[in-house]
Amino acid sequence: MVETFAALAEPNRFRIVELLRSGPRPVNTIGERLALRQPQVSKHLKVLKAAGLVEVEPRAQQRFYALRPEPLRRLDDWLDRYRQLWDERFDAMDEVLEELTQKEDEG
Amino acid sequence: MVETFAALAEPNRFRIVELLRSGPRPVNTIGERLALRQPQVSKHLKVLKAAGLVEVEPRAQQRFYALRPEPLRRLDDWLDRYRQLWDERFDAMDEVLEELTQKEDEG
DNA sequence: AAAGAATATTCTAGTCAAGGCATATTCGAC
DNA sequence: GTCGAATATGCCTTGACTAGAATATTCTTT
Repeated sequence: MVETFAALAEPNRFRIVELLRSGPRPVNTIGERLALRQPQVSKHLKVLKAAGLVEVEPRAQQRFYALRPEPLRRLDDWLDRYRQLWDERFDAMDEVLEELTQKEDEG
Repeated sequence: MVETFAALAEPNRFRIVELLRSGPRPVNTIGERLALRQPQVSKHLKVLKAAGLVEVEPRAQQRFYALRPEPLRRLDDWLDRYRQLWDERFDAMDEVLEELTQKEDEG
């Protein structure tokens, strides 16, 4: 989870992921499209691959990189545990606050 | 978006967010619970606050930090644009890739 | 085998962020 | 106003990350 966040926290890596949303691409077109030098693209892709966000498919001398859904799905699952924070009553928090101030206990 | 990822990419910050899911807490209890020194907790909370992930409510000398839903909701919206990758059978992508590589191998 | 295209790796330098520690600040109790 | 509790800030050191440039590797073609 944290590794996914770390991978997406880098601006250029984020742009690469966004670009790949439209489909797999070889390294050079990514670099052209995002105005990044080839070595940087390869490095970023390496990180994205280590995080499972991307997979490679060799084709001739080119390597097509494609998005992998798994980490994003896991992110979605993680968010699920937080959805109550805005989906439903948010005011229950105030009660908890009251409670905490009285009993300084920690569980 | 990237700022949200950056905030959550730090392990201890992630743990703080997870802890705050159960409700607002003062700084010291966070430190105790996560075995972090007080200055680090304050620094991490500062980053989380700058990212909008957290808000403060002073109470006596204590400061209760609570989760803010907005960034998580925006994350959810962002994920929405990727859900087709796994919601529908977008695995067609894999097929296409397979096909392309096979065609190349055999041709 | 040689050449060329596409990509990966290495090395270096500069930057940024995190932890540790000391200290400053804020606020309530007396 | 002073003291003490809770929290924030500053400084320093260290480790990690990134870009740049050069070079190595891989695969294809001839």
